[in-house]
Amino acid sequence: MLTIHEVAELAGVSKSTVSRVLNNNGYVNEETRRRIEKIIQEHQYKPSAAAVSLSKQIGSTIGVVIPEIDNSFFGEVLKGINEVADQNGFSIIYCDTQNNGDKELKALSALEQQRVRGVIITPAMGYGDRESVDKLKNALAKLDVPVVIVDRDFDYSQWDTIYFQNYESGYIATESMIKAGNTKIGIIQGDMQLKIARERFRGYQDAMAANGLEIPEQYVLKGDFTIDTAYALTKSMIDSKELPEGMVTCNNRTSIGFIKAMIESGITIGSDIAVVGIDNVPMLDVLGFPFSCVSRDTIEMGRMSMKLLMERMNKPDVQRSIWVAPCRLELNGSEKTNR
Amino acid sequence: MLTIHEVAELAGVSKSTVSRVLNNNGYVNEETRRRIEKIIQEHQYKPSAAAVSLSKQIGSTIGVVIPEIDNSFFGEVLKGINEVADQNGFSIIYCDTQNNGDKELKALSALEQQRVRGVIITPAMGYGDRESVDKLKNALAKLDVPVVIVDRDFDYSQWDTIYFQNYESGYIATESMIKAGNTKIGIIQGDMQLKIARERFRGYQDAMAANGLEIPEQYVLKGDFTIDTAYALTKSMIDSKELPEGMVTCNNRTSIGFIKAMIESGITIGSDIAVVGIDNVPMLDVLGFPFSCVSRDTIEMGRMSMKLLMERMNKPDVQRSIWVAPCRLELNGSEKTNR
DNA sequence: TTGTACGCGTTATCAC
DNA sequence: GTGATAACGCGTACAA
Repeated sequence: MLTIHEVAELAGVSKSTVSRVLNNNGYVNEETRRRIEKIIQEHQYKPSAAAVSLSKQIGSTIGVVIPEIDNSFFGEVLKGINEVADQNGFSIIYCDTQNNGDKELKALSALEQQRVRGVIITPAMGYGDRESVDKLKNALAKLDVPVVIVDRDFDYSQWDTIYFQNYESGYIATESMIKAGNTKIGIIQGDMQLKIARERFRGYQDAMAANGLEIPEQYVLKGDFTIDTAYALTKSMIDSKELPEGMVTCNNRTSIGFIKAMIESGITIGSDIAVVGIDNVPMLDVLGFPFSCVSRDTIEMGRMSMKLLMERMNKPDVQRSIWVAPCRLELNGSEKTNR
Repeated sequence: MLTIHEVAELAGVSKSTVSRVLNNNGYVNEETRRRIEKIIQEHQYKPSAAAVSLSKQIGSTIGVVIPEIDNSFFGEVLKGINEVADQNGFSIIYCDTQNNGDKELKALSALEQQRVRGVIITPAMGYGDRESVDKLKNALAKLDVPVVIVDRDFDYSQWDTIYFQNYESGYIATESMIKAGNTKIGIIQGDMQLKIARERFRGYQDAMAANGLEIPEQYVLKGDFTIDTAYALTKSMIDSKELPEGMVTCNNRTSIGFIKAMIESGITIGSDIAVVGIDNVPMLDVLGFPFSCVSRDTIEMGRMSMKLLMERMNKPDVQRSIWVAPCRLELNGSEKTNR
């Protein structure tokens, strides 16, 4: 791997001149420019990113911190981020936190060492207690670079944020089942320590109230956004022999756990019981399985988060901006019952 | 963000001394060491990765090049890579090629600029023609760092490779349906320009032959590893009114397309027709949908690829090593028919 | 046990 | 138009 100095020697000029053609600034004779460009071409010379960022005092990598890449939601977000980053010459340093707060802090520390230009992060779960939240906030603040929070907002945050119409999605999901003729509607909550879970639940509550319906307390199940918990809760609801007419499931994992339990028990969704989930579950519509949901364009969320980050890098001082991704009701039959 | 020099000033020593405690080499007085460590602690000082790698002439990042991160297979591989990389202080620069050869070459060029320490790559598809393959090979060779090829091998490759028991998986999938009593067994091939597709097909052929069965040519469908093609092929097979007893589907996408078509047409898998896929399809067993397959431990494949890469970094000159991930037959009922 | 001086590959500020 | 030269933040012989 040759250096700018060697390129200069080959061209019979000094490295300053090579640097000029490289960065396309300053005057340089048309002929010598061509000579240098030819050599660069032939040897496929590429300036060392490390040296450039050291000299320029500014890098070209960003950090992306994600809790679980094997969740298709985050896979799609990452895809969107990658698309825009690519177009703009940024490299992505990827960190998986496995939903673990400690790993998250370590990841941020690593990104700090890498002197990334900005960070896109979906905070790990379990930031219920004030102390953990503060640790994360401090770590982010200490980075001293633009940060975009994706999907999971926390209160009193200072950073650009991109999230979903959480309240609305809870409301719409509930409402769609009411319109389909159901009245006894329950919900499997998400982790209520997270704001997104509380917002979705509030949407559910308001939709019920707006339609003059009572909330059946025994069908308000305390989930945590995982498959296993949703499965267990649904199972024991089934065991109690008394089912609601419909249920709202608060994210894709929850929907999966719920559906699994129902199928196992031979209860037909869209007939014996209705369900409308928040988040799409890609495999289901591929299989033609009836599943209505409130979905969002995740890839676009990824693209948008990278765009936000870049805007912030350009204008560090403008007010915090929040982008709320619209939700979209997709009815596929599971919002109904035949009872 | 302070520099080593400032840390040194605060401690009243020279930067060499700070460097010594940082890297834990050379003698340094116990007391001054403590003093320096305290300051490092207090200010959360972290050496700049760029400066370190420039000075040491060796970096601590690796590149991971993946064709489609929203395919759960690659999500899991990345998870495994991340796990091991994390434990060993490597940062991951992530590149998505979207199965596009040009983007792949650009990604490699970016990684070259980043002076990554090594590359783990699953080549994009479509490398059928000799020319494209050579371009990729040249790009990899020019990187001049350790490379590990994951999942998609090509002939006459010189790099460490991790792949799947492709031949065996085709054989076992076919055999399991024969054992279940089926004789007229077809297959939806993968992209036959890829070695993995050819190997899997060869396994199918041999299993049929070993059991004295003829290959029903009309049920050898020319797929390409995508959902859409598999779906279309299956549809037109259904339209022809004559179904085989069983089908082998050559990867997860193919299985999905096949299943979708079958469900749409009201044909019950595991009863009207048998199928055994190569690759697991996570959502299916969660839903309790009968689907037998030959699966592999993808996360482990990820871990292993990172381990191979590290070994190669330590011993550049030992012979090329190939790790073949074992396959595992998982029978869930879809290998049978009731006809 | 510690400090000085140089080099890593690049950009940028000056002179020329 | 071009070329020295000094940074950038760090590691490391070598000298003290």
